[in-house]
Amino acid sequence: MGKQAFLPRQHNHQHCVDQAIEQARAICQRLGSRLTPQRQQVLELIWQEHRPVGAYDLLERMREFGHKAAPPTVYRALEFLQANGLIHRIESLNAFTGCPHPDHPHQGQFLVCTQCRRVAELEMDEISHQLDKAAERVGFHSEQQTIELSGICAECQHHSLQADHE
Amino acid sequence: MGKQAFLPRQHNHQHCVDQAIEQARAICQRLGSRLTPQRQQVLELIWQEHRPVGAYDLLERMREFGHKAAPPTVYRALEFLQANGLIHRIESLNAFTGCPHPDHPHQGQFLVCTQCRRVAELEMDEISHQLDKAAERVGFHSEQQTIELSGICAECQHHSLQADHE
DNA sequence: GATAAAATGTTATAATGTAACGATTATTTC
DNA sequence: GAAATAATCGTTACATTATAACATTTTATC
Repeated sequence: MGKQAFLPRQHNHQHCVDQAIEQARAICQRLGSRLTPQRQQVLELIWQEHRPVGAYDLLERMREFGHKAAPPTVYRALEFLQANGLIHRIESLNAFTGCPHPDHPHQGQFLVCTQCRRVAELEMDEISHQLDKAAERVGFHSEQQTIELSGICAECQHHSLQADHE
Repeated sequence: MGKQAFLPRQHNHQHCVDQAIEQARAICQRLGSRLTPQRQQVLELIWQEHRPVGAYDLLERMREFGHKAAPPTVYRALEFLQANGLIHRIESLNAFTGCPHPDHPHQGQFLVCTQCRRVAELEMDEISHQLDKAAERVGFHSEQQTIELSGICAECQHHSLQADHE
């Protein structure tokens, strides 16, 4: 979880997952909210991928792990994780992705590669503020921003073979 | 369709609809695409409201007008209207809204009032370019932006009674 | 340990969106 | 204008995403 927007395709991914869980634990402790085993599992499943995952994909994977879960189970966990700033919802995909810097409340901008389907999160407070200010100028008080750019990531531009989904 | 972001709640709304249809006709002529009666009806139904309308709402209204339409009918019309720049999809609402300046290709920013559910479209090319440039700096080539701010519009801030949905 | 609050299980259903294929209508070409 | 082609539309069925409602279990609090 370094400075790069998209991580290299090959990296120690278990490290990402572990670190995300570790951070989540700390954050929930601080917020006084409970990272139950189920919620943690959903977070782990989301972090297994550096790309957004749909609720029903998660559901299926939970079932593979023996949990005979129903949709509300997943949606409740997702709601909790979002409320605690641990994941983001990508509106243009109806899917969820792990937040790489959940330690502080923030408002990200998401780059969604249409080829490999990975997502990177930027945090450009300057742009975020500009948008809010522009809204205020027309009397609109902004409470939440949804900023998603879809396009082609650097690796896919270079490879430009067919999508290498793994 | 003036300079204001949100129009006053009371205004000659039929004028908006008529103007939108008139513009649509001109644009389709120029683009060589066919604004069939069905497509026009969907556009009109969308413009009846200054707030986003869901596909199934449109479907229901078409049925009220005697068209025994099925979902694909509406979705096809929506797809056409979007492709021709006449409407926008609001991702955070799964709904559609008329584009107030469809004469040129552009990339809008949407202000969505959570109280009255109206939407205003801004067109701040500067911010749009900044976002694209920031993405390019991390090697991402942006092709489409989704920018939606949800919050409270000026009128709702002032009235601040309960939501006045009509 | 009793009580209240939070989290989870369970069933059913709502809301949104698309695939596939045939029928019709418009456009082009001869 | 008739035949061929392309675009649009009708229709059925189904896929995907999300939530309501209520029962049960677990956890925290007193």
